[in-house]
Amino acid sequence: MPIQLYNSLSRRIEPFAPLDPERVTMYLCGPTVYNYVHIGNARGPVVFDVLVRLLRRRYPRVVYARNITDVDDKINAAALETGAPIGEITRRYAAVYHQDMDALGVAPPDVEPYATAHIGPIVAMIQALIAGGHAYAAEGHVLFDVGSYPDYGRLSGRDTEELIAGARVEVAPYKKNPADFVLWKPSTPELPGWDSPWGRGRPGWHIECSAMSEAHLGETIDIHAGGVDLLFPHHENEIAQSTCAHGGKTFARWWLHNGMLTFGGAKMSKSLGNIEKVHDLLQRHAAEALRYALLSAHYRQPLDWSADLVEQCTRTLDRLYGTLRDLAAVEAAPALPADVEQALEDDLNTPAALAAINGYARQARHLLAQAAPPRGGLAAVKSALLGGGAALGLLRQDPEAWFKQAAGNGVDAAQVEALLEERRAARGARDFARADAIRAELAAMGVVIEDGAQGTRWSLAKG
RNA sequence: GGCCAGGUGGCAGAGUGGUCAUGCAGCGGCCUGCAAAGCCGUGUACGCCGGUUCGAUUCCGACCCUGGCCUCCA
Repeated sequence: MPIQLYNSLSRRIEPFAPLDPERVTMYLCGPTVYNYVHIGNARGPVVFDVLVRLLRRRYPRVVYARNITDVDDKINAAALETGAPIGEITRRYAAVYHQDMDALGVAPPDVEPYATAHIGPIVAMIQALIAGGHAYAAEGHVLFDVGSYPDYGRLSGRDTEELIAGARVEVAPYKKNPADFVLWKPSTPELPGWDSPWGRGRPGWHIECSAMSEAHLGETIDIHAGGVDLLFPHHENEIAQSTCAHGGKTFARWWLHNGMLTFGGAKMSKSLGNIEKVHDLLQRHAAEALRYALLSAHYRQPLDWSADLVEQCTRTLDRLYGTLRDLAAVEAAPALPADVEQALEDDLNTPAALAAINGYARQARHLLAQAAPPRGGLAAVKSALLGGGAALGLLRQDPEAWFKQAAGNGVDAAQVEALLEERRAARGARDFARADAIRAELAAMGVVIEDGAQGTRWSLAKG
C-alpha cells in the first residue's frame, strides 16, 4: 500500500510518491531558540518523527531537515532582557531543545541547518527575487512583492485582494502592498547583522526556510511540514519566495500540518501563558508517557493537554510494559505487524496503531493466563509488540527500567530489597501484620509491590 | 466578519451506510493470607432538527456549540 497523506495544498488525502524514489526529501520548521519549548512545540517533531521512521522503511534514502532559527527579534529581546549575549542564548536553548527532543524519543534529523550559517544563500535568494521582479528594496528593507505572484494565497485559501484590503497590521509606509512581507531588514549597530547589498541587516523570518531548504534538499522537495498555525503567513510566504526564486518550479509537493495542542480550553501558547514546558513535564512524568500522549490523537486533530491525559497514558504504558515484563523470558525479535503499518500508512493514524498494539498486549496476557502458554504464540505477540512499538518510537526500554523509573524519586534499591527480604521472612512465619506494615512503609516511599509465584517484585509509583 | 477543522459512551480517542475500535476509570466474578497485577464478564456512545435510504453516528441541508488561522506562534 502506498502511504496516504493529507496534503494541505489540495485539502485531500493523496497517495504519496516522492519525485525521486531513491531519495525522499522532507523539511520541518524547527524552533526559534530563545527559551524552553513547550509540549505543544513538541507535537510536530514527535508525529513527524513517526512519519520519517515510516518513510525510512519504504525508501532507500530519506533526507530529513529540521532547522534551528537562531536569528530573530525575540532572541534579541531575550538578550536585552537577560543581558546575556545572543550567541549564548541561542547555544543554550538549542542544547536544551536537543535534550528535550532526545528525551521524547525524537531521532535527530539528517540535517539541522542554522539560519545564521546560511546568510549567503539567503542573500543570494533575495537577489534572485529582486532580479526576477518579485522583490524590491525600500529604506534599507527588502520586501517581497505579493502582487507579482498570482498564486499567493493558494495554500491558505486566501484572496490576495482581501489580504491587501483587510490588513489589520499597521502598514509600513515603504510597502507597495500591505500584504508585502520583509525578506531583509536593517540592523542597528547593537543588533546582529550582516553586510549585504542593502546595507548591514538581517533576514526576515520566512526567507531562511526557503534558503535552507534549497541549500540542503534542492529546489523542489517532497514534504514540508509544520504546525497548522504556520500555514499562514509563514508557509504561504515560503511558497511565494521559493517558487518565484526558482522560476515557477514547485517548492514542496506535500504540505503537512499538525493540529494544535490546547491547554485549559485554548491553544497552548507562550503569549497566552498557558504552557507546559517539556523541561518541566519531564520532572514530573515519564518521558515516554509524554510521547504516548502526543501520539494518542490523530496528528491533524486538536489535542487537549491535561495532567489526566498523561496519567492515563502512564497507566496504559504500565500495562504494556507489564505485559513485556511477563514476556521477559520469551525470545523474540521485533517484527512490525501489518495492522500497525497499515494504520500509519493511512495518514499517520497513530491512535489506530496504538489500538492495534494494545490488541497484541491483550493477546499476550490472554495466552499468559493459560496453564501452558504456547511458546510460539508468545514469541509472535512479543515480536508484534516490540515491532509495533518501535514504529511509534515506544516500548523500547527494558520493562524493569520502566517500572523502576520515577522522576525525581531518590529511592534506595538496596533498602527496598532489604525491606522485601524482611517482609518475605515475616510472611513465611505467617506474621501478616508485620508484612503489611512493611508494605505500608514501602508505599510511603513510593514503592508499589506485587506478590507473585516467583516472589515479590516492586516498582516506583509514577506521578 | 472571511477561511479552516471539529462536536462519539464517566474521561481520552479511532472509525464505519446495516456484527467488535482501543485505552483509562467504574461495577460483578476468579485468583490472593490480604493487597496488587492479571484473567473472565459488564455499559440503550455517536450535538440538535429535517432530508435521502429498506436502514444513518456514518451521505445532504439548516441550526447550535467548540477550537484554529486572518498579528508573533508548533
